[in-house]
Amino acid sequence: MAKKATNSGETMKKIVSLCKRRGFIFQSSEIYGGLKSCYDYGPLGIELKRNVKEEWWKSMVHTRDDIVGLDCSIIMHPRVWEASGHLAGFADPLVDCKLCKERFRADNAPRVEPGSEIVYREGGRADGKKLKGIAPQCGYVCPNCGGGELSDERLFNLMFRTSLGPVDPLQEISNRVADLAKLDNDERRKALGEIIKESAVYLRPETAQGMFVNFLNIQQSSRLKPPFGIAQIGKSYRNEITPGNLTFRTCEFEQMEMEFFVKPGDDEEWYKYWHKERFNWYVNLGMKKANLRMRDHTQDELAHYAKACADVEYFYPFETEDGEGVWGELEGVANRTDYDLSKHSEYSGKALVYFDPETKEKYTPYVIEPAAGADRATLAFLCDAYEDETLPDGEERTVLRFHPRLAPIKAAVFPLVKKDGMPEKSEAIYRSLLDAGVNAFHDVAGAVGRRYRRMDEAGTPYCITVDGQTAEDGTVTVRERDSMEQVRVPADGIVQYLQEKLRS
RNA sequence: GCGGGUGUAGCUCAGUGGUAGAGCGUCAGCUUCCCAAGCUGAAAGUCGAGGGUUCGACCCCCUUCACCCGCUCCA
Repeated sequence: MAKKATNSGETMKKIVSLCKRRGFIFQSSEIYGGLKSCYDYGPLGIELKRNVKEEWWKSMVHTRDDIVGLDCSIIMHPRVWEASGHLAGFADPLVDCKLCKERFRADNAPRVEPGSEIVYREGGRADGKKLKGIAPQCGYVCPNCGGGELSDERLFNLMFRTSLGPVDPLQEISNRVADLAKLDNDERRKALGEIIKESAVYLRPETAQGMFVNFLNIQQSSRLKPPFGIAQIGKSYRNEITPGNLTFRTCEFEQMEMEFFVKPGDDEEWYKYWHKERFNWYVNLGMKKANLRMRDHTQDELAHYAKACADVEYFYPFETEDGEGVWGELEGVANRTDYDLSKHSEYSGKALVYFDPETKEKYTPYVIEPAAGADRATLAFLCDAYEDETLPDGEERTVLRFHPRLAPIKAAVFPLVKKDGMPEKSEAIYRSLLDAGVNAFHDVAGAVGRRYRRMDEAGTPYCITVDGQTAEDGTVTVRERDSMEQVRVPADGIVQYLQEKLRS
């Protein structure tokens, strides 16, 4: 990797501090001490995120004739999650090793005969002394150190559960608490499960299932035939075991997913297509190629439904032990085969198939899915844009070099000084930009240098300044963020000038 | 959830068992014809939260919350 003058953690701390200072990202409910894994986007953050989503939608839906949009409900029929496998797969019993503190999945642990002799490593170290012990009753040992001193199995429901309907299931539990008390543990758990299940619904852990269950609705109403896609942007929810790194892993997050339905046999070609397409999307929005890579999943990494999967990864400046930063996922491109449509056909009894009238063939389409994280992309664009720059004169400035289309504020307008009618003129230019739909900012306070630097920290690509010459020949200066150079442009052509810049 | 670290002004950080500090930033005024300039003034803090010890706690003890690192999971 490229050598870094400062270590990654320091950079990340500066970014977090700038996010707070300038209004990109705040911790949720901060005045109450914050809430784990929850963040709010401030005035600049929401503009950036909206632009990211807008660019995605443009590239996926508005510039193509083979993909249409969808916005489906976050709460869906619970059978959806039975069919998708989330209801079972999201409830893995986890166990902690009391010796080496390893946490592991009970169903993946090495099996042993209860009561038999086992050998384990002292303290969980590979070079630890070999010790002998007795296998525990649960029938498995710690996969790390081989020890048998384990915590109870604990169930982690990784989907957020709530109840649909006005009556709280706690009422029913409360009514039956005397009966429940008479049951043994397993029976009680089962009985409680039944009560909860009556009204249980889940916040979706991915938007994808909405596209699958609406496959027929959309295919028929839009008169599309494979290959075609359905795109959706929306919130999803997962009880992540370890959230962290600002908005990188949160329990509430926004996805930008597209399910592309193709004829079986064409799937590998389309997989390659989207592979390339999605990588280039980030590059075209100015992300540095050196900080991006495609990583194919190894065979054992693949989800049960996927035939192939590759991640678009970004080199985030998160704090790490070596201070270098770390590759983290931005987006996954997966070949989900016909798994999802088949499952929903099976569970719903509705045939989710496509009949090709020309060839008289009926088939269940394969699905290629580029699934991106809107918050992750936003964070990556933010990290990628961040720079502490030392200028030729030795001064330092902090600048966010956003692609102009992603920049929260497109242009700032200043009077050079607060007199001679300059503020009135700059105000007029500012209004004309707003009228033209260009998100602009007007600032008259303090010295102009300070205003330029403030806009550098906000990532504003252009600053327009009204000066003494404006009154003489009607021109203003346009100062470019990255080069800090200025050109003179006629004030009445400024809207068009910027619009052209923003289109490129 | 477990182990390690952290928490004082918007940001970065000092601080002492005896009534809370600095720099930067912010705001107002003056000045200023191009890159965080200068002068004057101002606002701003539940010292993460709750309890305990103490005559007295930001400081000592306990609990808790949040963040960062490691283990595990994922977009």
